[in-house]
Amino acid sequence: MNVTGHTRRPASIRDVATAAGVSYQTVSRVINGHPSVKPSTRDRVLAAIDELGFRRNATALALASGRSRAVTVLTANTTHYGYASILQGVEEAARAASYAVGIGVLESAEEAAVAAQVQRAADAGGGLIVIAYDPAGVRALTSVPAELPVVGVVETPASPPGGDRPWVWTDDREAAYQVTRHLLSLGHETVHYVAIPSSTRRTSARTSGWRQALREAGAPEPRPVQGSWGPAGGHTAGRKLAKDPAVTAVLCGNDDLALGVLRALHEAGRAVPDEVSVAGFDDAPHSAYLTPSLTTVRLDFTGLGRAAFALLHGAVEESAQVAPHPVSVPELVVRETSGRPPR
Amino acid sequence: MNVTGHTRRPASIRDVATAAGVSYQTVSRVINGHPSVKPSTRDRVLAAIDELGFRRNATALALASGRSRAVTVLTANTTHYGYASILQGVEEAARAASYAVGIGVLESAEEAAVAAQVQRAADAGGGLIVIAYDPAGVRALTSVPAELPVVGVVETPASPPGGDRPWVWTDDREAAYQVTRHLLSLGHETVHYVAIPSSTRRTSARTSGWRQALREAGAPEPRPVQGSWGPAGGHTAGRKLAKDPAVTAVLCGNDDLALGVLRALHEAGRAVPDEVSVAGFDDAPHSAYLTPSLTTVRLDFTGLGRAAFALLHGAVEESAQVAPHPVSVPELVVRETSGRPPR
DNA sequence: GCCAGGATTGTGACCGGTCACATATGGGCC
DNA sequence: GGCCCATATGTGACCGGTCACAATCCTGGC
Repeated sequence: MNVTGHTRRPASIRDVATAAGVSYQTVSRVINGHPSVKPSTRDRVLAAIDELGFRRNATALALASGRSRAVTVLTANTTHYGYASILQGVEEAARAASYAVGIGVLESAEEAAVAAQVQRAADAGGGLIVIAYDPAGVRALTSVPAELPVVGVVETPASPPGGDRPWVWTDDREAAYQVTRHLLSLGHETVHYVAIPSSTRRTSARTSGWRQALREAGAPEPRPVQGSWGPAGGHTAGRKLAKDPAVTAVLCGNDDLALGVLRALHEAGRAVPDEVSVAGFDDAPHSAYLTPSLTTVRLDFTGLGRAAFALLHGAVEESAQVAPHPVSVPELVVRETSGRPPR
Repeated sequence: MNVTGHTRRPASIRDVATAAGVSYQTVSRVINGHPSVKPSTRDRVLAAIDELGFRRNATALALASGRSRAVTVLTANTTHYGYASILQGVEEAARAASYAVGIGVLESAEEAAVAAQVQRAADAGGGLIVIAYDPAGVRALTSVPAELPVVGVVETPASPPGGDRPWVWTDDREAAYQVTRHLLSLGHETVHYVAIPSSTRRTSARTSGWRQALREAGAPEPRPVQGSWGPAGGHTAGRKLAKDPAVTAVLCGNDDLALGVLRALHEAGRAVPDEVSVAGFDDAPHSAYLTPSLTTVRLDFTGLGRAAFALLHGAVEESAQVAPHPVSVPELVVRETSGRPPR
């Protein structure tokens, strides 16, 4: 077919209808699996569909029906491992449900810029998934108009931003608690913490898990060092910590931060793990191959993305399997950067 | 307005029209900046638009006009630094042009799966940007139907896949050439190469740049070691190379691979850079903070993404600034993993 | 004062689907 | 045989815009 090579505009249901000798409505019934269509008619229509290479026009479908089978993921960044993994998880689940996935980057946390991005996402139609681990994301989540279906990916379910919106989360608090306990159990007097930028003004889930572990152990609670997201921030923070001989264990808000800290310790001549132990957060793919390899906690980001989509999907379609998402248990991964403190 | 709190369906141009006392067509003219509208009328319409909070429905626009102001990026993975950066670049440029960005992950390189993803992307409407650095991407690029506007992001412009489709590229060949020369200039007899999975059956641009440098220097040309994308592949490859005492310099197809190689060398007790020099490719953000820090070449992936979008944009809209994209010059970044060979 | 012609504005059809309702068709049952 | 109802199919309007064309207004030139 189309032997002429002419770019023919794609077949519509009316084309299929004429080809099959039925009305366009019948074709619509067939493609929607409506029960009351005579088998012989259905076959004729299906044959025509196949013959003409008909595909249902997603745009027209969205316009006419109002639902758009699309999700937009709003994120502050696409290159961070955790964010990118969440995105990948969303895409995976969306693909399985034949939803389209859009993406919007929140380049700045500034009010107007965020609002503009939310608007754009809303224009695209469909639901929204907002990664709200950082100020930009949180602001985006809170500024989503009420009538838009949205799911937040947040770090803590305790009073999550965005009010009573549905959300998914990894148990960051528990994860931080576990790593901190691990370090303490090795004999460290206390554990210092290099934080990622907090998503809210209040303390983050990671910070609070860390603090809880210290408190339970009766360990002193040093003030968290503020880091950024990348290794550069970790490096700066690490330089400060390296100067203090009392520091023997450092927990970092993510693996990139930990990398920077490791580098700073190395530059200061402090051996890891013999003098100082370091632990990260997230278990990025490269962490296992560092020298020394990084002790960290693994979080199931892809699963988180899938869960976020499932929740949104359930909220948008009636065939809702709205089972609250099973929070995956963070897994402590002990490697070479953690050890007993020097005596 | 909307004081009742009722979720009112968004205003359409006909709502605006009645509010302003004009016809819907006049409203359409105003929002499209058509010249022949009396200023006083225009003001009235703009006021009504503002009052009702009117936003042009993107779906209806796409259906009626045929053009959809959307791009879909097809990629094998969202978590690799290079890919994620390209995506980020595309999004940035698309946002500036108020285009929506969609994403499709090519989970498998298998024919049917790839075809399905291309179909889905086509259904979304708008253009396509295919990251064709790997087999899945290349297959996707070649299977895009001719009538769909598409831009390939490829590693080499010499007989790129996808026929005469427009493409953008980083000069991988030149980059590989530079790093290899750098290593040779330090005195290494030759440079071994751990390759990323090649995108085509023929040798990749990186491989050929490496080979050219060796040839020009009259150095022996060892057979490239096949790696994967991640550090695990580099680790396997590195273990093999570590056993051969003749190996004093290793170039890796990307920074993750290099990380794996570094780890393997460490485990085998071979010092870097004193016994073996290692260089990577891409300059991922963490590479500068490794210990020892990684010598690599920086490629402008974000710029590449922006260029890809610009090209597509130019192809789709008449207001075309189709200037062929200025290939950014790869930048050699010499750090600690490269040094003179042992004597 | 009349008319040509550009500036403004309006009307109807259409993009490709869905939805609500009307209209055949075919059995089963009294 | 007639009636009722479930099954099968068709018709018209609509989603919210655009496009092509028609209609009206206004102004200057003769």
